[in-house]
Amino acid sequence: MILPQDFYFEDTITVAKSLLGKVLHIKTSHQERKARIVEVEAYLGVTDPACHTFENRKTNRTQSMYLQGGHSYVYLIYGMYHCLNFVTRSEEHPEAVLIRAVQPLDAEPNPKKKDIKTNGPGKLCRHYEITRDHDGLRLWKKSSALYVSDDGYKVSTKQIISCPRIGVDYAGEAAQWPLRFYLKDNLWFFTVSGGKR
DNA sequence: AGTGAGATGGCCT
DNA sequence: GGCCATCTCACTA
Repeated sequence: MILPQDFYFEDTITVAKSLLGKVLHIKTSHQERKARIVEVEAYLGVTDPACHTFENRKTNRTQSMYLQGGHSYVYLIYGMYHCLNFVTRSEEHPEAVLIRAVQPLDAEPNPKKKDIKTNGPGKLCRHYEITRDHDGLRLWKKSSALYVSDDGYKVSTKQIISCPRIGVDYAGEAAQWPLRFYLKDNLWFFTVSGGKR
């Protein structure tokens, strides 16, 4: 079942946790691919120094953050990588969930080998060729190039691990907020090049 | 094993 | 000019 738009209207931490185990559909010109979401981070908008919309900052890049919940937000980082986010809440609350890792559900590589390509926000976008073209899409519409469904996969709260977010040391105290969530024991994000997380 | 640097463009004072 | 919600490769040992 495709997730309805109001799924994304809840508070961002709730949405972030609820997204774990859901299925991301990526349509390319030739095929549709599926992947289970296994790692996310919450970005809490105007009061979160790590968030692009901190203090209501508005730029060309962040326009999609100010759309209603349920839209995609894709931005370029470090000049060469894209990151995929799902916008949450309402236009007045520009918050989002960063998709950090997914488990491919089609033609899978072996997670124990070194060919994992979807265990990082930049890597998964490169693997699925997600770019700025995928910014501002309506994730609750099956006609979109990106949409999200629930295939019945169950996740209990005990399986969800919380810890500080990655790569936001500049954000002072907010760098310690436990806004990163991932599925315990899932093999698909745990090996990252350069070491374990 | 762990560390460090480079790639590269948009956004920010 | 400096920093960044990243990743890879080339060192060290």
